[in-house]
Amino acid sequence: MSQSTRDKLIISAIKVFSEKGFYNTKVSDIVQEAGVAQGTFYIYFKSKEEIFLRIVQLIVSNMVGIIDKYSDVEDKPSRTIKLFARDIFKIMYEYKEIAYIFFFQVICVGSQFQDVYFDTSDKIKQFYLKKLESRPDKEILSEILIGYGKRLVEFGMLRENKPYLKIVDEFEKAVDLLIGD
Amino acid sequence: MSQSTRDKLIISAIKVFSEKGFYNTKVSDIVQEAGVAQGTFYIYFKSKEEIFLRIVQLIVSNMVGIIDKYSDVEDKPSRTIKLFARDIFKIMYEYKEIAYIFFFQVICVGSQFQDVYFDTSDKIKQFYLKKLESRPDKEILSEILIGYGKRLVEFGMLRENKPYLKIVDEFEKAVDLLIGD
Amino acid sequence: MSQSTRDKLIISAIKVFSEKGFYNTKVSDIVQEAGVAQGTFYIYFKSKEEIFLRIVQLIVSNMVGIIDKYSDVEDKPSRTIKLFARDIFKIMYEYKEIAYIFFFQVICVGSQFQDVYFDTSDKIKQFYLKKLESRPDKEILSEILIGYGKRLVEFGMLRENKPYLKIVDEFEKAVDLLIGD
Amino acid sequence: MSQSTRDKLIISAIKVFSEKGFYNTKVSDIVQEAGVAQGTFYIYFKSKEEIFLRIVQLIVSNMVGIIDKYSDVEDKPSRTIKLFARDIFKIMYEYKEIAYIFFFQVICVGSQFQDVYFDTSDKIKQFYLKKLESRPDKEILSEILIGYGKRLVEFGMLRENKPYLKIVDEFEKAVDLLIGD
DNA sequence: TATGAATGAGACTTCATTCAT
DNA sequence: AATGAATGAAGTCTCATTCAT
Repeated sequence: MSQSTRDKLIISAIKVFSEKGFYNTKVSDIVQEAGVAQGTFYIYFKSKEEIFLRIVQLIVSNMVGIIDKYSDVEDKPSRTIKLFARDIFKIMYEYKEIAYIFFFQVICVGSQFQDVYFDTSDKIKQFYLKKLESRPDKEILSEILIGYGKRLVEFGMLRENKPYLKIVDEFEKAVDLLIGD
Repeated sequence: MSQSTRDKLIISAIKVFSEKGFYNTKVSDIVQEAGVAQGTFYIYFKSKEEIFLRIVQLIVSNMVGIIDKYSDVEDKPSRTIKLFARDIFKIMYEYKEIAYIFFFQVICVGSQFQDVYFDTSDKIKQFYLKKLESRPDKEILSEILIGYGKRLVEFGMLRENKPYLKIVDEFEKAVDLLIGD
Repeated sequence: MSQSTRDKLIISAIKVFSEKGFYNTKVSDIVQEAGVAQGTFYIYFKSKEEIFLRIVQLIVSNMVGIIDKYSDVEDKPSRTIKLFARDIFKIMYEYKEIAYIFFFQVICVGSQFQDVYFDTSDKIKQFYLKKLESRPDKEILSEILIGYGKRLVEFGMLRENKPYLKIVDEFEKAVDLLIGD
Repeated sequence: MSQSTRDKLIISAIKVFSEKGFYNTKVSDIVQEAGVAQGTFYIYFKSKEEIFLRIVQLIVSNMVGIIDKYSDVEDKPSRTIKLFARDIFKIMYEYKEIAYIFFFQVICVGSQFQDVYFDTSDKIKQFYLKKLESRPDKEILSEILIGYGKRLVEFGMLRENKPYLKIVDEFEKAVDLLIGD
């Protein structure tokens, strides 16, 4: 079955947004990439903001799915956190372009998007806190893990193009260093 | 002596950029805030990009100054790093609006600005590496410190408005946790 | 079938350019005359320069067409030159506004346009030289014919609004005076 | 005695106008070339148009002077016309930049300037008519001489940079060819 | 659904001119 | 007379969005 027009637009938008950023992307770039007419865009999306939001929601819902998946796992915190991180990084690699958009574009495109960004980081923090709930230093550990995880994605993965396994390995080393259970 | 027109423009631009972001700021917003005519802007700056660059350079040169200040200090790494971080955080608080621009706008405004951003983070990393040079785990420690420091600024300071001392305290706790010398 | 928007713009631009000159014509004058929106102009032309160039090319290609038409005619030089000039003057009258633009605007709008102007006058000169090739004084005769032809258009036709037949008659008198074969 | 500021401005304006044309010349170009401040310009000239007019008048008054000089000379027409043309061409060479402005700029800068241009060409025509007054073909001869003279300046002198003597020689050949007395 | 020409508000930028010093 | 910073009107061009087909 062939791709729906809507999907073509989403895929094209991801490509162009990740290449040029939100503000330097024209609707005409997106439709050109998708091979449809200018007006067709507005059958599926109300505005440029809307398609951007849909794209952001794609990766956010994936991340939330992973959080949910590991939320109720009963295991050693370090092990769960490692598995969780593996999944998160995997998604990031799979949708690298969307990850780029999420990390490098979302915060500048209006405050409604900043909220999505910080809400998501908050969910991850709650996840870490829960996993580390027995530890007195859970607060700082969570913060460090988030900061480091974000650094690995933004810098290691998106900037320096390090391979997946390297990123995972580095994160796990940090978990061992910090949590050692 | 009264403020020069150029300074008025810089100060106004900082205010408006930090409130609305680069792309939602019009040159007309800046000149209105500064109380000068539209054309006056172009006497001092070639374009909106240029004034943005000048502003970014302001905070970058401050950060580089701090890096240089502590580069050749001979002391326990943890102590130097703490002092260094205090200064960095102080600057961030002092120029909170510019910090906002640096952390939340720079990466979205064209790749030349991304380069400035990553170059700066690189200089900080080199600083940490040098201070921790005797430790086998210096690489990961540096990365964690950078990630966490950035998290403290972006989230604690800029998003949640935590006070200076709290930020400093949290960072120092992390230093103790990670470096304990 | 109704006139295309592009044609409407070209026709309006010819009118406005010939009335106000290139530099005193605003794109907004052209679109107003054409009855379309400002943005529509830029769908068809990259800039004011471009539409000007297209207009200039219109008359230049007509002139070149006439040159080609008589280039290989084998007849008495004076007769061929007279027929050639009739055609040229006819075109000028038919597109008097474009002729105005060609003679009174082209040389002031940047050197690329000056080149078009002089290239065309050069083609005419080559034509005359070829027709007069058997004569020892062909060089000066060609120059005089060009100078006089131009004078007839610029002054007789465009400035003093002399009728077509008068212009033709005067040119033919000059041909008789100079070439008499 | 050093050049007055007004003269410096005129000289600079001639240079810049002849290089860039009227519309592409900024007042700031003129004052920069003259080494004076922007505001100084308006002490001496009401506007950019005014300085342009003054420059045009410089060459026009020179031409009128030459016309007057030979107006009442009683001699063979061909001889007087040749001497007259020599002087005209000499002035053109002496003030080549102004000649450039007169021939290539004046007609596009508003109709008041076109009038100056055509008035001058009219004066020359009246001169020729008077000199040739005894001839039945004086009308056409005058027109041809004007057309050819203009062609020599515009094309030979300004475009192809032919030397003065060549121009003079070519014009005199045409006089001999046409007037032979 | 799909098209793509048309729209027009609104941004950027230029530059002739003014004016306080 | 000279300065040069400041002005602001005016022009060019862009692009998200609409709409008749």
